[in-house]
Amino acid sequence: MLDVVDVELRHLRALAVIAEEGTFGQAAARLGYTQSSVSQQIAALEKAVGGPVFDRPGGPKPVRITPLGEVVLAHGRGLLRKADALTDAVDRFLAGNGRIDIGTFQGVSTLILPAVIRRLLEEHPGCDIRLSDGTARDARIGELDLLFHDGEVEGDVEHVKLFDEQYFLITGAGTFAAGAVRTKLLDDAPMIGWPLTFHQRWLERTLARAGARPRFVFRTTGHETILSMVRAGIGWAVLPWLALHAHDAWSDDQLGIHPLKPAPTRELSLYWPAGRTESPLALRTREIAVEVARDLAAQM
Amino acid sequence: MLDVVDVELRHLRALAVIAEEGTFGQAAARLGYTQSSVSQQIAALEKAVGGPVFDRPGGPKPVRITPLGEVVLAHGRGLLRKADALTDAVDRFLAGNGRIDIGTFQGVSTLILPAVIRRLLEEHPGCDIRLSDGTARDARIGELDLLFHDGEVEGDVEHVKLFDEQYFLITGAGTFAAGAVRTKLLDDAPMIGWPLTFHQRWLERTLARAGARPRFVFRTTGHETILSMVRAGIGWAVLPWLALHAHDAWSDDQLGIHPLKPAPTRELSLYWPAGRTESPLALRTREIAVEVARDLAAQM
DNA sequence: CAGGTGCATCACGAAAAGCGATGAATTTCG
DNA sequence: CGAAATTCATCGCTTTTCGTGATGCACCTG
Repeated sequence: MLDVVDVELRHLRALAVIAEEGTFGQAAARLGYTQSSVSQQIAALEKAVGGPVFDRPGGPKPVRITPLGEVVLAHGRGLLRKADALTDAVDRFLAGNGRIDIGTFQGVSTLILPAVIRRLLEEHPGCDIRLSDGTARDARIGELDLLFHDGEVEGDVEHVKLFDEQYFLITGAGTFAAGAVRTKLLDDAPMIGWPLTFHQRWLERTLARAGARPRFVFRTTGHETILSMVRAGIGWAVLPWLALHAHDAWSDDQLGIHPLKPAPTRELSLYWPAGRTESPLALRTREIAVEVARDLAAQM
Repeated sequence: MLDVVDVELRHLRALAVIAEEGTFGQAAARLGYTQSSVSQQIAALEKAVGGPVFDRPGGPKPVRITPLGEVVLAHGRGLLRKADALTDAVDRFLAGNGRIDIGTFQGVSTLILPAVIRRLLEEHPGCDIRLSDGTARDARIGELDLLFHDGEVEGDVEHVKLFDEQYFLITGAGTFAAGAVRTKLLDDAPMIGWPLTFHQRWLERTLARAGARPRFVFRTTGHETILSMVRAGIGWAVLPWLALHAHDAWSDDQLGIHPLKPAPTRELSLYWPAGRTESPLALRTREIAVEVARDLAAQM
């Protein structure tokens, strides 16, 4: 007899305003309706809840809420608050302050992602950014909004290429003359690298394909640590341009930096699920990522 | 642009059901609408929130909620829960499990009110009974639903007479021969009574009007205590029939119980505000009070 | 007892909801 | 690769609802 959707938000708002104003007419003025419309709204509400919500004394006396009306009003205010919260949340979402799930892949984007997130938080301080570093073997887009990756991505996705990441040989200063170094020379060379992450595996596979199977004398995480080891003469390293850029390695006269021939190069792309409606925040994040990548690529 | 009442509960319910069922058609079947109607409801919702809430892949694939849809759905479920709570509350209220404010007046109804409340709680274990013992000088109905009182009540009220409360003289056994005692004989007699509550004041005024100004040698609260004092021979007492009934004083051979001539009699009535819609619980409580009073009066 | 106030009701036009049928897009299957 | 199937969107159409303005009715006030 009493259905949930028979009582409408419009009715509850009328109820609340009348309770404040005291008369149907004043409430109608505040709501932008006519008195007769408000009267009918309350009639509809009373039909929906099964009893009168106001006593109408008649004459210039204000109406008075009934016990039933108080029950409805108490809950109705809660409903109206929640409805306001909904519109607020939608407004914030449409303004770009929503939630976004960004995936990366075992350090694929350790250097570009922080820059993207910094800019994102500057623009949208209220947004809810969730990063997940996929440790799974296969790259899946799943529930992600965006995925930084360099390999192929399963599923129905679209992507944009961010830049080509070129790797350089880092040695102690003076080990080689300035200029490119043949990759083959790295074969059996003492080298410092990362533990066998997805990233590192790819690098070693690529080197091997060019005929270089270095001896990894030390594995550690952190580009800065690796650079220190090179400075200490423990071995050489092969690092991407972004790592050198981030640590200002070019101006370090203890280090020698050489392009490799052939140069290990990796294409970093940004993937997102195809055919899904994207959130404004996801769209904006993509723009930012492309901009950041363009800026970085311009300096290479 | 985005108004609170543009999003309707009906739309949110459709959203929630579609999110569960996966297709518009199944949701429509569950909701008792046609597919086309559900489609239009979602279209209206999308117009209200300013963006699509579902991706329609086309073909036999289920629809998929968008990020915006998730925002709306998360809040929408809350709204629907609150709407359910509202209808629950209304149902309970109409079934008689609401709140009721009952007023009494300085012990006027210490004997009938507990019986009424016991029966009320038996019928409606979930109801919220609030008693207020008015210590104010004047009896006002105020925000009360019901008021037990014997005097006049200010304001626009209706009332029903519950019973005539007759007072009896209680003495030690054998003090008087069985039968009525002339009230005048109480003049200057040693007597035990209540402190000067509204109740007691009325009693002493009534006795005085009949020519009896007893010496109150002890004042204490509690009818049982007063009866004990009478048994101990400290003095006499004048108590209403209900007090004697409650403490089974008629079968106490240490006591002598005598009607008074003229008999102090008081009319106890139940008042409620006129012209206000009453809650089902208030109506029922009135019925119960009348029944309880009738049962008691039958035994007098 | 007239005047004023305030809600209810009526009639009407506009808007919206719901329905059935049809169309368009996509997947699936042969 | 084309036919069948599935699913949502759209189009008239009818019914219902909403909002308005005018009017009526009840009640209070002077």
